[in-house]
Amino acid sequence: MKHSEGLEWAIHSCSLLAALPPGTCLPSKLLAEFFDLPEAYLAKQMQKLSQAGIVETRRGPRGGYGLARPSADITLLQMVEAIDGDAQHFRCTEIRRCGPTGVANRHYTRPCGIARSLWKAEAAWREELNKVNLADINRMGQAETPPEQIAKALKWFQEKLAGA
Amino acid sequence: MKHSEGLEWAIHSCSLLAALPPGTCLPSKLLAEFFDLPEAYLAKQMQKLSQAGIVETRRGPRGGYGLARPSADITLLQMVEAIDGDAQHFRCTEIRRCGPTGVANRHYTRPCGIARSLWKAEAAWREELNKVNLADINRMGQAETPPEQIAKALKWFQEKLAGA
DNA sequence: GGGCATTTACTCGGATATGATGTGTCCGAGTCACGGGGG
DNA sequence: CCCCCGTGACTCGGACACATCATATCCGAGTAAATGCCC
Repeated sequence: MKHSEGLEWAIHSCSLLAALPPGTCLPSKLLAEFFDLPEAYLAKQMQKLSQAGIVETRRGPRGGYGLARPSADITLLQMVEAIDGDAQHFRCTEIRRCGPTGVANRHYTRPCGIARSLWKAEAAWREELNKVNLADINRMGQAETPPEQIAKALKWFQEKLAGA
Repeated sequence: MKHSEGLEWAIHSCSLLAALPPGTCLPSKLLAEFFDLPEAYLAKQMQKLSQAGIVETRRGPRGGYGLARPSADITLLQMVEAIDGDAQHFRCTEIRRCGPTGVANRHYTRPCGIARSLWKAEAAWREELNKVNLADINRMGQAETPPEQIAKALKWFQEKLAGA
């Protein structure tokens, strides 16, 4: 019961794309270098985001990944589900119906209380994630990032994108 | 990002113990037969519950597992954490500090907004699980279980416990 | 008949295999930019 | 000088190994009951 390692990378990458001018494309090579991450595996995460329709891809020179929608239209839940899957965390196998005391299926009308309780908690979790969008995350990031780093990052991207 | 298979078994087992007279001890063999589950692996789940202090064990003949506390004092969250662990689902590795644009650690005061948002959702999930206790689950179970099964189960346990 | 030591059967607990899933990597398909040649 | 075509380099995407953790199982340690023996 834990999130995959790449989730953090994917969200930070999206946040970075949201912070740059709209329409900016960043290749996985630059993203990986910026965060000091393994390029190939980060690309796999971006691929998942692409399949989920969160980012768009451009191949060839000057290509890369860019947000497919305005950052306000991308929720945290969508990113989490893109990386970790959108399946229910709890899978009820209805063991109450099994064993020597089980009775015919038609006698069970609704999911058992255990499943309902766990699913309710999951719903609360999803709801909380759905309240936050990428624009919010970007705002928080801008506010809490040290000014020194913002200046450094801006300069770094200018050099990298111009020099290419 | 999913719960382990044994979580369902563990909770159902606890619910069953809560439904029987207080102080009842059930060995893993009976539990496994009742739910039609592999005995050895179910025992492993019960072991986790025991280590978490949710159930008590008695070895030897007439031994087994029994609730360590009144069912109203055992929350769903405690059972889930006993089986799946109580670690945070999201582990922030602070990649924002890495890479060529990172600055000295002292400039970062609080966790980044991404981690805070994910942790907040986790907190909502835990809170929801903490609202439900084993007595609630037992009540729901009593209400939704077909009367035929309740009668069958009662008879089954009487025979098994008496015949032993 | 009562009490005690011994045996016996039963139970949990941790150490031990196996399989699935997440982690990490690589190379080919596709695409755009650039450069050279022709009009 | 402008346009077009061929070339080349760059990028993503899925196929391919590896590691880790969940799944599944087994046998030994420990315990309480039952038994048989002695008083």
